[in-house]
Amino acid sequence: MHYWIFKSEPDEYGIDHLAAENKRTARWDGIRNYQARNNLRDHVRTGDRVLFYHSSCKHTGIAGSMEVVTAAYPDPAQFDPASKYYDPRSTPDEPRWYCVDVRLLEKFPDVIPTKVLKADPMTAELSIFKQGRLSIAPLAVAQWEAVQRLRQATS
DNA sequence: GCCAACGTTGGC
DNA sequence: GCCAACGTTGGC
Repeated sequence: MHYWIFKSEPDEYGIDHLAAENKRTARWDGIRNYQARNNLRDHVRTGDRVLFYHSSCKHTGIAGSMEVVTAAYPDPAQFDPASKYYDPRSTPDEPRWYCVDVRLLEKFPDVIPTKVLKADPMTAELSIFKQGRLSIAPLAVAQWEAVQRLRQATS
């Protein structure tokens, strides 16, 4: 099993949106960054655990955890001209962008703030802090465990 | 809303 | 294939 951190802007799609979905499951789509795409397509597997990070909002930080419930498959939005994620250069034969389905495991009692994450030596090394645009990033087991500790500390 | 960082594009 | 310009992201 692998661990990941996925970023989303909660004004667009936050943990409460996922919590409200049927079976608390939804498609994680709209990934339009090549490195994130490579992670998703080549390395994210069913059963992997994921932290849900809220970015670009008032209270940035880790809002909860999720489980990956499908293998990567072509993101349908890339073929839909009405979608903001439409990519005219992508074809069904050679899809450029991928997505997975995720299920909410737990919404944390409180979002673990970015400030707290950066203050902890383990989570300060999170790749999202070093590489701003990486919306799908790997997580070390020790980082996952550190977040579980911080989750206790802030609740 | 500002600004720094960085990924992507496009001309050469 | 380089690199400058541009656009977007994201924390503050």
